[in-house]
Amino acid sequence: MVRAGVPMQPNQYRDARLDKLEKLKALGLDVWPRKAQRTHGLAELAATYADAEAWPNEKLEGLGLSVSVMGRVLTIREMGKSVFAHLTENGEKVQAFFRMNDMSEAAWETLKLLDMGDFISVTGPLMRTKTGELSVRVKELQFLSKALLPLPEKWHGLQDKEQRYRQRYLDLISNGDVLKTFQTRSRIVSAVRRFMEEQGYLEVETPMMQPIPGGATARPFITHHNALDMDLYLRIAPELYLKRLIVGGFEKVFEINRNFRNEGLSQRHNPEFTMMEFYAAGQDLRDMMALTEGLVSSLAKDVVGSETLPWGEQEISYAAPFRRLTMKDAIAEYGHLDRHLLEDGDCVRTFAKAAHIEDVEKKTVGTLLGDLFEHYAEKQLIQPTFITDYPIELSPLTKTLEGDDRFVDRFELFIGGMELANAYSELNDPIDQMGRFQAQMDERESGNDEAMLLDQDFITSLEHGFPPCGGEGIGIDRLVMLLTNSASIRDVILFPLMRPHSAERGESPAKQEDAT
RNA sequence: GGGCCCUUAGCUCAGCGGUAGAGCAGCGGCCUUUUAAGCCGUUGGCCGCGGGUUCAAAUCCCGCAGGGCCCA
Repeated sequence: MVRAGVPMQPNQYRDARLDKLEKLKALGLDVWPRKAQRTHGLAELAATYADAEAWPNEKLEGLGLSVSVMGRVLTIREMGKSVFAHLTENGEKVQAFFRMNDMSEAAWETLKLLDMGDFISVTGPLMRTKTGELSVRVKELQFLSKALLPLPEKWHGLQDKEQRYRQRYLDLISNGDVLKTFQTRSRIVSAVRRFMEEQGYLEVETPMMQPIPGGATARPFITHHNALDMDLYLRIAPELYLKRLIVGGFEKVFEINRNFRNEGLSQRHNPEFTMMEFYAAGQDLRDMMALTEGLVSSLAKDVVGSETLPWGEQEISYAAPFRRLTMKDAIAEYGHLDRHLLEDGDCVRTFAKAAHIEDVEKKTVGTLLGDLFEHYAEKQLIQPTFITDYPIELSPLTKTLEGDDRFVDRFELFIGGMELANAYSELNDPIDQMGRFQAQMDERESGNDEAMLLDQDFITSLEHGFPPCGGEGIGIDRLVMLLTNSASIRDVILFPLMRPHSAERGESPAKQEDAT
């Protein structure tokens, strides 16, 4: 737990460190220097001389090389007239070896004012200790930043989840895997961009503040623009804007950015989350499938290092091709239901009641199929599986299947029991699209406040001509969860949404008097 | 939204009606190749917050706050 104001309250740790800070100042040292003395990055140094056989102690000492590296002090082992400390930077560790005989008397005195958590720079020759650990034999010590507060416990790290999320920096410092996970996230996002660019896609940016929130079914966040005196919505999806770009002549576009959905939090949901959406003129669902398999399997192999990765107690194979299953086949298989009976609306209703789905009488057969799928199949789809042939009611922006206009040419990709991606052969008939919006408006009338809103300007853009087009969204946070074996979305979002403590919670900004 | 669980020292955790504890960290000693260094000594607490029950509450009951897990 984090109590309001703790860091400012005097405590024995802070007081002791303030005292040391004063002593350093009294010695005439610049305690907050403007620049660190460094000749090498710590990681670079560790990597270059990691090999103990290629770089035995004699060879290292023989180099006649004096290095300066900076890092945060993680541990200190005092042994009278010699001291060992581990410095860390960017997840790498290098040991500093301080020996009274190696240092000036003044430098040795300042060493007594060193605490765990401080940033320092050490200068001296490289060496290897008796046990073979690469170390800097310190001749000079420069203080770069004095930590006034103590680090979490060095062995167990920071365990309290609440504090880990609220003070992520402490989590990153003291739990090594956490830093690694977020470094992997960066590499994944960067590899995704590279992959898309190699496929000829251009990255674009479209509005995050929209007058009509479209492209998905979800409750939006509302905000207000003062000068224009109009309400705006944080986007729930960029879809309708990216499609306008296809109308405008872009062949292939993608966007990686945040979407906002005003819904509950869970292990798989954060109100703001990162999505990649992309559209390719002239393509259809099959092309989207091929691209998705290529992307996901190459990320597993090239970024993480294997096409088979652990997922909790299980293993997931990311080798292409992924399994393909229609929604009805998935319901039949995982619900152990007779596949033929799913063609019969009354039977579907009976199954839905048996599965304790709510408001069965009010819902259409297509909606119930979606519910049954969620109920029976979704969580069990651990290995990558494309689910196809979605009911039209659930898919207002998708072309129907050839020869069956109750279903649409859409897939969702499930991995680890989670929806990872959602793709369509995009509906490009403006008349049909208008009808679908009408149906959504009717839904909304009858109380479904997640039904889509009519975006007339989007319809107008379609009327100017929208080519056949494949489109898809991939949830980046969930992708990172899968590739880093993280059970919660909060473990792959640096600063997940948290409710403030009541003591810290002021008046809601939205309710405050307008300061302008 | 419903259910279950958690909140004790800076951190990791015991204690579950009868004097608030341990390890790490801190402080003071010893120790010139340590690896969670070791050894000796020692400081540190609104036991999340507010009510109640009781001779007595960290412990039992109720409410509130924050968090976690499961279900919808």
